[in-house]
Amino acid sequence: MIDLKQLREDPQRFSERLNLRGEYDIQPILALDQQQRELEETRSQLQARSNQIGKAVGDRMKSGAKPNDPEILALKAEGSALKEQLGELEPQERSLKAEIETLSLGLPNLPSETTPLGKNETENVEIRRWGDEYIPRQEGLLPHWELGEALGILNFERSSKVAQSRFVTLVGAGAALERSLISFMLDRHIQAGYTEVIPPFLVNTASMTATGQLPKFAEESFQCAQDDLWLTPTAEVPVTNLYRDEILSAEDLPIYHCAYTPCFRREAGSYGRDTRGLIRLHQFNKVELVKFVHPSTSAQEHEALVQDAAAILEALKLPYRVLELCTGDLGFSAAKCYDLEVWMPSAETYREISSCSNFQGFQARRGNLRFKETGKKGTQFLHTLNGSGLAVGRTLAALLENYQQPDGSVQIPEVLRPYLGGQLAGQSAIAPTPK
RNA sequence: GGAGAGGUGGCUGAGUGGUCGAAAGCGGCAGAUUGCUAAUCUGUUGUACGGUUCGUAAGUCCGUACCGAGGGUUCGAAUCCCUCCCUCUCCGCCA
Repeated sequence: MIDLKQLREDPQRFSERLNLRGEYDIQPILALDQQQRELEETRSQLQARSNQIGKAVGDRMKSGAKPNDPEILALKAEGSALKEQLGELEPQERSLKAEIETLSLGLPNLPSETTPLGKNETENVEIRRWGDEYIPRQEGLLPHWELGEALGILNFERSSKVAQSRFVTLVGAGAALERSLISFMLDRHIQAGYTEVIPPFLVNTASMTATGQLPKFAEESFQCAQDDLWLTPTAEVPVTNLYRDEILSAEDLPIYHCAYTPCFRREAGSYGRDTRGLIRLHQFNKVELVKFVHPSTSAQEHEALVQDAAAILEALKLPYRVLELCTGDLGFSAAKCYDLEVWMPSAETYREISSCSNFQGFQARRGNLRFKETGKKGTQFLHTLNGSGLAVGRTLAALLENYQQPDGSVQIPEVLRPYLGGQLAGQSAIAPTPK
């Protein structure tokens, strides 16, 4: 949610910064806000008089006046008249407020001061690269879906029978690898100071609205028909909402959480893209990092968050680069965002594997996440940040492609080996299984 | 799913139509005091919105709203009525 006060104080500047992201008209909100405040003043004055009357009637009755005393009847009459007036003003004010709310919820966050200017993803800025030396150099590398199917560890065909297209079933070593990645990532993050949570995988409308998925992007998520519940599109939603409508104390901050959840996305409007493989599925696993911090620290917390996500790629020796998204490519709720992109040998390109955003007070305002500093009056909105650490399916895809061997086998990254049991215990590679 | 009970301030818990934003206790904060890792006493202590005076600001003052949520009755509702949500207990079912 945008900060209405900030908008009111300097609409010009507000509008300029908002328009770095696209076309947005703030005039309607401004006008409605003005109207609403005037109405509120009138209404609350009437209300005050009405309260006075209520008290006066009470006082008279206490001191022995009869209910049909002329004075009391007069007061009652005035009260009734006021009530009628209020009955007209109240719905007006309510609908103004609702309109303002609707418009405000539709406005994206303002880009941070440091976000590079740009119209779209072509103007994102590469910050750094890591792991060039790990980029495989051999010819004829298979895309992960071919490799995975050949190894018998990914099954797309049967999955679309069970569900639809854009679903996968992981089999044998594929499932084991996925599971080991989840455990490995979580262990690393816990070591780095994050507290693991396993939140609900279904979330309500209020939660989806607080983090910014709703109301604008309803068609992106799966909704349960009979309940006010949505399949979580990212752990960001349940984890951030853990503290919705709470006032924490400043000493509680920062709070760091990591969470594994499956994620569900309709991927409406992306039908042509990434139709094969693990890159774009309706259901995928993700380990997420979420931070709740004091506003004064959020910039450095953001940098640290990116590093915590990148550390996973480095431990797995997967080559990656860091992009900073420009103003035109920023997600709806983000003020600043870094993407981590992993090297995909088959396409000879980097693909997004983590998105690390600083939302500043945007989600906190929508979800009413506040904190109080002892000694200080009032409350403040805290800052929220989150990042994938990492998208597990895409990590598996990158791993298969980057670790594939000329003989069709796939090496198992060393850091993962302790996590593999059963038939893979002590193994250094996944070999093709004869059919 | 069936039956019952209940949702009050950071917590415990009073309050069944008027002076209740709400007793009391605990906790928190400030001060006083005692020669001591603490006790005692005094004061203070919710949030949001709007207005206002002085102010660079913090703040001051006034009004309104909030006792699970939304509606209703009434001059007046934490208190009465309706709907919904949630929690607890018992039964049923179930991983």
